[in-house]
Amino acid sequence: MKRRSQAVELWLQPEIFKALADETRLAVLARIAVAGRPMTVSEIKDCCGIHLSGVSRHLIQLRRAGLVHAEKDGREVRYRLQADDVIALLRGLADSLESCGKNCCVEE
Amino acid sequence: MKRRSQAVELWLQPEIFKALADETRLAVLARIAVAGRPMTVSEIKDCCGIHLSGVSRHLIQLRRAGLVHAEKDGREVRYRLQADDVIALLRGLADSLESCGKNCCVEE
DNA sequence: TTTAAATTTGCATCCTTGCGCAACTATGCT
DNA sequence: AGCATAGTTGCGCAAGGATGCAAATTTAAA
Repeated sequence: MKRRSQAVELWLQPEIFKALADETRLAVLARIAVAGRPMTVSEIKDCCGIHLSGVSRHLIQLRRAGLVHAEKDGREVRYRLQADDVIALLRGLADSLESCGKNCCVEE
Repeated sequence: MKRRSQAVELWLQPEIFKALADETRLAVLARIAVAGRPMTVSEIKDCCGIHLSGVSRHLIQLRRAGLVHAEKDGREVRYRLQADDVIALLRGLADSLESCGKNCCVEE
């Protein structure tokens, strides 16, 4: 044994959590997820009560965090979820937390 | 089908992500996880280069988010991971993201 | 009781972040 | 070319958050 911290170091970067730590950004993500298709900034704007420029900024932030992907189409930009990396991160984090609970934190 | 957004509404609360969106707090969590046992504030302090009072504040924040549990023991307070809820949240989030990717976002 | 140690809290400061507004860029339409 | 539409960016402001220091609180020890 003695294998406790194998994955703990991986989640020391707060970037993705910072991207998720805002109500408006979560609403934006949920909007895209519920729509089930790539959406333009103007379409997404309706899900949250803020100015279009703010929505644009939030989407850029989500893109930098790897949570969405932007695709330019004429003068529109369509954003779609890019969830694979995030899913892997979340599952890995859950697994390492679980193994910590089972392998370390219980045995005194 | 048409079942797309079954769990999307669940993660509209940014509280837990806010708690995780700070490098120092992640270091604190990792410190407790790696130690594999409840730790006092003074012990945890060594993992991050900030003042003890700041560590205390971060731990209180993590406790309010449900990420750790505090147990008073004499004049010390021992903090331990309270990971079950977080694991469930992370897995649920991963699942709902995955189903969104499979059921909606692909089919254009 | 007096003293010391562990933790929390009040206060001031500094830095970050979300926001609206206006200007700018890029693209399509007539 | 001229104009309209979609989106991004610069700027300033206000709110929030992280930090250190010092005081307060709680509890153990002498």
